[in-house]
Amino acid sequence: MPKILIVDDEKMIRNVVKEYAEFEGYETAEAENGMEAVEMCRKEDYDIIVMDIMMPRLDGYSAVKEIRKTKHTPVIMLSARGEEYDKLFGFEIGVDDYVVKPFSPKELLARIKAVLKRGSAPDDSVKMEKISFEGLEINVTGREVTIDGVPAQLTPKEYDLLFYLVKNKGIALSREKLLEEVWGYDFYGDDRTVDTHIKMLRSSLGEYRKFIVTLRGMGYKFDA
Amino acid sequence: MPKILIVDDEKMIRNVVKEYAEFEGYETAEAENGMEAVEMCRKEDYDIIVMDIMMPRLDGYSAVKEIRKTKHTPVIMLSARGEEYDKLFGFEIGVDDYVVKPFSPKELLARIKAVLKRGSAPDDSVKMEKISFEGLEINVTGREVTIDGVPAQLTPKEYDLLFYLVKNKGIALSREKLLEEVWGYDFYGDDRTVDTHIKMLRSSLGEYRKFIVTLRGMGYKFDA
DNA sequence: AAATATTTTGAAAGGACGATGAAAAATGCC
DNA sequence: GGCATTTTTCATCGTCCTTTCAAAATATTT
Repeated sequence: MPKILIVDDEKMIRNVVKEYAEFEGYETAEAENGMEAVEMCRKEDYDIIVMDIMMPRLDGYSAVKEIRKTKHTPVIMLSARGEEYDKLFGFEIGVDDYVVKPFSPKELLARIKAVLKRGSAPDDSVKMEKISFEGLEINVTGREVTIDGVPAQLTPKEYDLLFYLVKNKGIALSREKLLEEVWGYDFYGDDRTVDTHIKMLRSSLGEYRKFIVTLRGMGYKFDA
Repeated sequence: MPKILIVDDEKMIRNVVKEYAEFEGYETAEAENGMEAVEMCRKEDYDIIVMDIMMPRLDGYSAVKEIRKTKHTPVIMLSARGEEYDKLFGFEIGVDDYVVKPFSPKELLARIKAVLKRGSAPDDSVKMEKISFEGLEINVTGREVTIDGVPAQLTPKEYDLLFYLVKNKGIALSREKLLEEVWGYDFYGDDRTVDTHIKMLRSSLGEYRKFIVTLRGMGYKFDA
C-alpha cells in the first residue's frame, strides 16, 4: 500500500487527510513543517507527499526544492488562495498537483489517487513555463501574456481568470465555480461580474477570444 | 443506531423525513439552514446528513464544503431544480447521493440505507469524463456532445435531457418524470413540451436519434 | 376500414440569457 | 490625499431558446 507523507502545521488538516487516506487503505506519516519533512524523506521513501506551503521553520516550497535534490517523490501542494498559488507556478518547482484550501478531502484523495496512478500532473501544460495556443502565449513565470508576440496588458483579474480557464481547459465552468476559484469562496457578489471580466478578457485576447466558449445556461470554458 | 442530521428550511420536509427515519429506527436531528448544520456538526458527529441545497443564511452546497473541512460524514443532497443537479455532478463536491425534490420518503430512506452501508456514489458512470455509444460521444466535464467526432450544437435543455436519458439508459421515463427531473418540480407546463424537446434532440443527434425510443402511452427511453 | 388515441412536426410568441457599455465603487500608487 | 487603474454593479439590447398550440402523421382499437 502506498505511503503518504502529510506535511502541514495544522494538526486538524493533517488529521482530516490522514483519516481519509487511511480509510482508503494508504499508510500515512506526518510532519509539522518543511524541516521535519525533509528529514523524514531522507530516512524513508514515500510514494507521495501532500505539502502545505505556509509553515513555520521551513515553508513547503523550500522543502520541496530540498527534497527534490535527491528524490523524485510526487508532490501535491496545499495552498491558500491567492499569492502562494501564483508562486507555485511562478517558481516552477514542478509539483504534480495543487489543491486550494479550503479543500474537500474527497477531492484531495481523488487527486492523490490520480497522481499515484499516472505519476504526472492532471494537465502537464501548467507545469511548463510557457503555455501557448497558436499565437496566444501565457508566460506563467512572468505572469505575462503575449498575443502574436505582442505583450497584452491584462489586469490581474483578467490574468487569474485566463489562467484558471486554461488550467481547466475543456471543462465546463459555471459562474459560481469561477467566482469561487478565481475570486475566492468569500466573494459574495453578483454572478454577472464574471460576464464582465470575460468580456474584458476577450477583448484583451483579440482574435484568440475564440478560445473562450460560452456555454449558455451554464457558464464558460476554454476550448483549444 | 445511526444518527441522521436533516437540514432543510421547510419544516414540512424535515418532519416527513424525520418521521420515516425514526420509524426505521434512526435517531434524527434537525437544522434549518446550512449555518446551523455546520455548527451542529462541529459539536456532534452524525452518521449521515440529508441536506437541502436552497436555504437561507448558508446554502447546502457551501455548508457541505464547510463541514467537509473537518468531517467525513456522508451527505445526501436534496436538490430542486435542474441546475443544481448539474452542479453536483459537474463539480463533484463529493456528495454521496442526491435526491431530487419532490422525493418519495421511501426512496430517500432506501438511499440513506444504501449510503450508510457502502458509503460511495450510486452510479459511477456519471463521474466518467466521456460516455459514448457508437459515434455518439458525451463529454460530461466539457458539457459537449460530438457526433462521429463533430461537435453537436445542443441547447442547454437538449443537453440536460440527453444527459438524463443516458444516465437512466434502458429505463422507461414518463413525461412527468422527465419534467420533474430535467425541468424541475416547480415547472408547471405542458407535457407536450417534452415531445418538442425530444424532437429537437433527435434532430440534433442525426442518425443516433435511434437511441431515443418512444414508448407509446408511456414516455421515452434511451436504448443503446 | 374507420374511429380514436397518441406522437411528431412546424411555426410563432414570449421569455430567458448573455454581451455590452457606462457609471459607481474600490483599490493601489505617487 | 488625490489620481489612475481596476473591479463591480447595473440596465439595455439583441439573440437564442423554450414553450405553446394546432395540424399532420402514425399507431392502436373497434
